[in-house]
Amino acid sequence: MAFEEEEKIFDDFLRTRGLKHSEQRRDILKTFLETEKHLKADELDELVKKVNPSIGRSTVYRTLKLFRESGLCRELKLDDGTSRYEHLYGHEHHDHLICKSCGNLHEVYDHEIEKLQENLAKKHGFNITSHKLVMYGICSKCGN
Amino acid sequence: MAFEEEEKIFDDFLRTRGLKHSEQRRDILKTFLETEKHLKADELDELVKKVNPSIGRSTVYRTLKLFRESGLCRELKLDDGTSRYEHLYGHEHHDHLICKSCGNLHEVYDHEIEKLQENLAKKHGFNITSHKLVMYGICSKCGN
DNA sequence: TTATCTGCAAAGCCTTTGCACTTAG
DNA sequence: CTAAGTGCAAAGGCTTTGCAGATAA
Repeated sequence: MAFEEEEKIFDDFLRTRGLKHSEQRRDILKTFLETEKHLKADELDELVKKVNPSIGRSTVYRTLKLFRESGLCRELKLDDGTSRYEHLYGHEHHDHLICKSCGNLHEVYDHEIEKLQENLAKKHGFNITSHKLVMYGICSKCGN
Repeated sequence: MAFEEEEKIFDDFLRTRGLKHSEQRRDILKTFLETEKHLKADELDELVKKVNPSIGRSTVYRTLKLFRESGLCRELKLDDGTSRYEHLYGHEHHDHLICKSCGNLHEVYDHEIEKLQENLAKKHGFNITSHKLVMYGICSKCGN
């Protein structure tokens, strides 16, 4: 329940940009940080409304955009066309493994793969800045 | 300019499903096959209209869906929220390298990475069925 | 005070759908 | 003949935006 670092990041971000603090932004940030899940915008909106029903959906969208810009989260676009937001601070880089049957989403990491990607990109004259690897499959619970 | 195989695939697909041939479907398929590029739906629509201006956008969307179902193409969702369609038949599996500066899209492949993905998934009890790897960076023309 | 925020409703974007008509088989 | 296809306009789903009033600094 201690999110000092994240709060400080957002705080600094707002100050640096000359933006303001507000009850809405505080509520949305708190709700977002407390939910260690890959949320969709409207799921976050729903949770936020439980805390403060008067907050509008546009404010959630606008605030989510600030979170992205501040580096607190990033947007993950899935193949079904929906976007989810995942926490970034204190989370090592990882890729995703998604069960096509139950929809479960796992975070995975393989250092070898990362390195090979670097090399592959270099071979093509690219300076890689980021990447996205999503693997779809059937998890052990659902499968076989 | 010879797309017999692709045309046969689509032909068989339609017949198997009890669907019909039509001038529109022929025109759209021909236009799609002749354009070896990752097109967006509305770009294809535009090209198709040059051949046959009376074809409606909904028909393009509906036909693109058939192409996907027949295995002729697949949808590629990029981070900017747009979808592009890429040819599948006669194209080996590959991943993508996209230049953040000029938007150029390269198809790349690395067998090692593929294998490691398999292993990584297995380690987590997943049976991988597909994956999507997109790397973003700066290409040699734009970079440094 | 005044630039930024906010909620609402409206507008945007891309894609899908309902409908009445047309057409392939 | 009749199931399937088509174009159009309308509707969807998600996200952004314009605006007038509210508020942080």
